[in-house]
Amino acid sequence: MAQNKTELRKKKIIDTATKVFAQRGFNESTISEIAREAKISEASIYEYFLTKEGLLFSIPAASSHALFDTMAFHLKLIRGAANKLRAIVYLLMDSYQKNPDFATVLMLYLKHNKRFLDTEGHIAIKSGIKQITQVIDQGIETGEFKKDINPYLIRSMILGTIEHLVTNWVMTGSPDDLEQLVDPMIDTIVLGISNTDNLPVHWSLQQPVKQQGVSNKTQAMLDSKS
Amino acid sequence: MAQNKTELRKKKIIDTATKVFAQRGFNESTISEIAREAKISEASIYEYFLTKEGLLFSIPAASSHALFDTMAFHLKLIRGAANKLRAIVYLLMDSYQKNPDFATVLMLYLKHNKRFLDTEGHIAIKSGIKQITQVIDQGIETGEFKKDINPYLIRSMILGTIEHLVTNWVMTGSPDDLEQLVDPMIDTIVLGISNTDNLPVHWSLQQPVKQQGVSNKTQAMLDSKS
Amino acid sequence: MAQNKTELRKKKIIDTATKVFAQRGFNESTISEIAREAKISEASIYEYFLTKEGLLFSIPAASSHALFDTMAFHLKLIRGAANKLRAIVYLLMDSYQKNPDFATVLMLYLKHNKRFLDTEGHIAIKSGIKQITQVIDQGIETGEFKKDINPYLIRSMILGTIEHLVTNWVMTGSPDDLEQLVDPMIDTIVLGISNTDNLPVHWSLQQPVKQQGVSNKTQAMLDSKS
Amino acid sequence: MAQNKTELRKKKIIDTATKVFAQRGFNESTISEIAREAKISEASIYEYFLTKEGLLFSIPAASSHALFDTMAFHLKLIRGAANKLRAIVYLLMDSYQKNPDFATVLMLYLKHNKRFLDTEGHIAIKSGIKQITQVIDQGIETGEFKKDINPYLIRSMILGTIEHLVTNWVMTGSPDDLEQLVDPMIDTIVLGISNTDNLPVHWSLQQPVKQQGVSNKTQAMLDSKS
DNA sequence: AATGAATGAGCGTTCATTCAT
DNA sequence: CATGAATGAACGCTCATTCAT
Repeated sequence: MAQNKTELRKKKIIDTATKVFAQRGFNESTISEIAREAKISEASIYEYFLTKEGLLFSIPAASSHALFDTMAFHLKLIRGAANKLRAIVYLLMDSYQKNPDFATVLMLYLKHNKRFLDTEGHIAIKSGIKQITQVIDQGIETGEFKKDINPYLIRSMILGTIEHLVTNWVMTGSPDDLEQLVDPMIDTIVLGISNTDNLPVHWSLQQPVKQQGVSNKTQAMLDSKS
Repeated sequence: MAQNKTELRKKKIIDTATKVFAQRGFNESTISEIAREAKISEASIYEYFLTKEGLLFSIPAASSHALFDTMAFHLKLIRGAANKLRAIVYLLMDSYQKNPDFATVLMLYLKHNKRFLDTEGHIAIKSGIKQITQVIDQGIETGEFKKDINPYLIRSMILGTIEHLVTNWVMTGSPDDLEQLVDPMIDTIVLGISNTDNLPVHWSLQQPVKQQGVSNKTQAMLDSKS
Repeated sequence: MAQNKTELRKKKIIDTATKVFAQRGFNESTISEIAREAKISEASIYEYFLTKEGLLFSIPAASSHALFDTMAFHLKLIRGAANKLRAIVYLLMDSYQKNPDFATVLMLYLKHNKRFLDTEGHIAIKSGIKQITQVIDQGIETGEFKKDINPYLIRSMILGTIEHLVTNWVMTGSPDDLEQLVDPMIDTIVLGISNTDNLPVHWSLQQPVKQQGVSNKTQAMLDSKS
Repeated sequence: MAQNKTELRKKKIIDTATKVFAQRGFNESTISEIAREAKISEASIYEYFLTKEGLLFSIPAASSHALFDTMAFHLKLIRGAANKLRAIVYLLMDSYQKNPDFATVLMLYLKHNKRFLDTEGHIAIKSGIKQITQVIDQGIETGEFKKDINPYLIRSMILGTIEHLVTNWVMTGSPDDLEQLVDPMIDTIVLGISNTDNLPVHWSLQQPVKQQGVSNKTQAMLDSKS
């Protein structure tokens, strides 16, 4: 939190770059434009970042760490794999919705870039994503989820749905509200993977219908978030 | 099928561009390189396409039409919304897996490009995607799917999962086989959205577990594809 | 006058090129645009003209010959060097005013082009200009003009003034009427070069003031023009 | 006079461009050639000028201001509209003769370019030209010139003659000496527009014949020029 | 004679990046 | 540290011109 002048300048550059990349597109943005908006010289940007693409790749590092730390913190407080998945998706969606420029950069210019794969920023994201897999694995272990599901597939379904929705949102502006899709999405997947052997039928099949109640619960789980 | 010399040259350019864009990346590719590989002059490329980006946007038009026509044809032969969804996803995955360069261009350079939205190629894709929504709507109408599901969300889950899996595949090479994920994915979603009121419980909950059988059936449905 | 099909096509190209060059500027015009407007293929233009610049240089040939023939014809009918100069300038101005596109091409793209100097079109113009020098020389010989004037300078004054006025006209549209400047211009020059020894003072100094009369006379001289 | 490094580089570019444009022609010149001759990178040229044509249009700005300031200075020292006109023409001719490359660029590539009309460089020239009109107007007011002359026409005659002579000179090299044409030219025009009512006949008609003396006087008037 | 199709050759312009101060 | 100034290295695109039919 306490940041010296250098860190503040670096943050200023990253924030400005996020905004400019999101508005103009990465290739259409110029270092000159970022420098102008950040009121910092072009040369100074190269004091902090080696290349323009390096600057792009630096964008997720800071915020991702914070997000995934928050995520890890919340997951400890929640019981049940399904509920944890719900929290994860909610946190991600909430984060994207509150940082549309960041979401734009992430969805349009970072994912889909092969060179980003080897990056510190991507490693941070991967470690965050790992939490999803862990929750799914836990769900299987505890018998909450079926034994024969493919955790990689389920994780891909969750991430893919999020990415598709958020990408659509940053590109076209619709739907207005991403978060209201969280519960039906999680309900559908959880219903599809839940173990029916040790669950009362009425829960797995009917509970999700009462979406409003679930949504309130979701909200409650996250109210402690800063 | 019968194409005159001009059409053949155009196709040659598009095919070469697809390959080059996929291998090098769109921005890293040069018209000069495409011209060299296609053994056509740079100027000739501009006879057929207005700009480099215009060439990129022209890539999906032809093949997408063919794919979605095939899709529409098959859907007529299949009964049941769930089976139709399975066929759609299988066809898409199969198409991507058989055309990795096209899949790469589509996933990495076309989707996520705002300017592509207004393009003829994108309109073709949208009309194809509409078939997914129609199938979901039909499933709801016939009572096969629950009444309170959000078709837009379900479609987004299907497309998002596909996009995520294919993107991962073109970027990292894994998983080797995309098609083996089709059935578990569809099973999970179908299970999550199926109407339990008018379906024997044993079908909706247990049938999907026998993945191999379903997969064979799926394969059988598509064996007639040219 | 009687022209075969080939000559008609050639004329069509020249006329179209004159229009396009005048409207767009020579460098900004393309052979493609001329071909489109003339409804003739680009390749055909190269059947008639070796290069784009060759086409430009061909523009004055035809019309200049006609103009200077008309000029020579009229000069035979007119007595007095001053009157002949007046007729020459009037004919030129009249020709430019009636063919603004040709005037534009001549003033903006032909004069001032060094390569035009060696051209048949320029030779035609030079032979026409020679008539001005001849008239001035005659005026000196007959004692109508002073002996110590520099014919080259006087010719340059006449041509320079015309060029300046016409250039301004084609570039800015003003003045509306070029011809009304002919008489005052000629009067000024003639007054400046007339021999005062053998002319009654009242003529050289006061006659020109009655511009209207002179103008009528000028008009009368030219009424025979087709 | 005191110029920092940036101004010196800019001047270097303009001077080199003037030379290259004059020698090769504007369209035939390349930025690359100018950069090579000026020993400056191509990119640096674009630091100072937005486009190649912008560089062309920047050429007259500096030198024109200097010339027209000098002109205004001298005009204050000279009595009589005729003498002032003589000084103006002499200064212009002198300037062109001493800067043949600049004269070439001005005559062949700037005048006759419609886009130059809206340029700062053209505005500078227009304000300089206005001095000619003012002198003519003064001559009319003081009774030195006739009341019924058209100042716009007289100005056009002066400018047109200069332009024609200088254009011929830069294109063909002849005549060698432009300045010796100044006096006969001015004499002719002045004689053509002078008011004969209040001038002794011997002055207006015979004085100009002694060209050498006038020329010396003209020279004397201008000897103070820096 | 006429042209649709193809291209060679070139050029202005951009911008990420570096360096001297 | 910070930056103004400078540039190397490309590349998309245009268009006059040619050629096969």
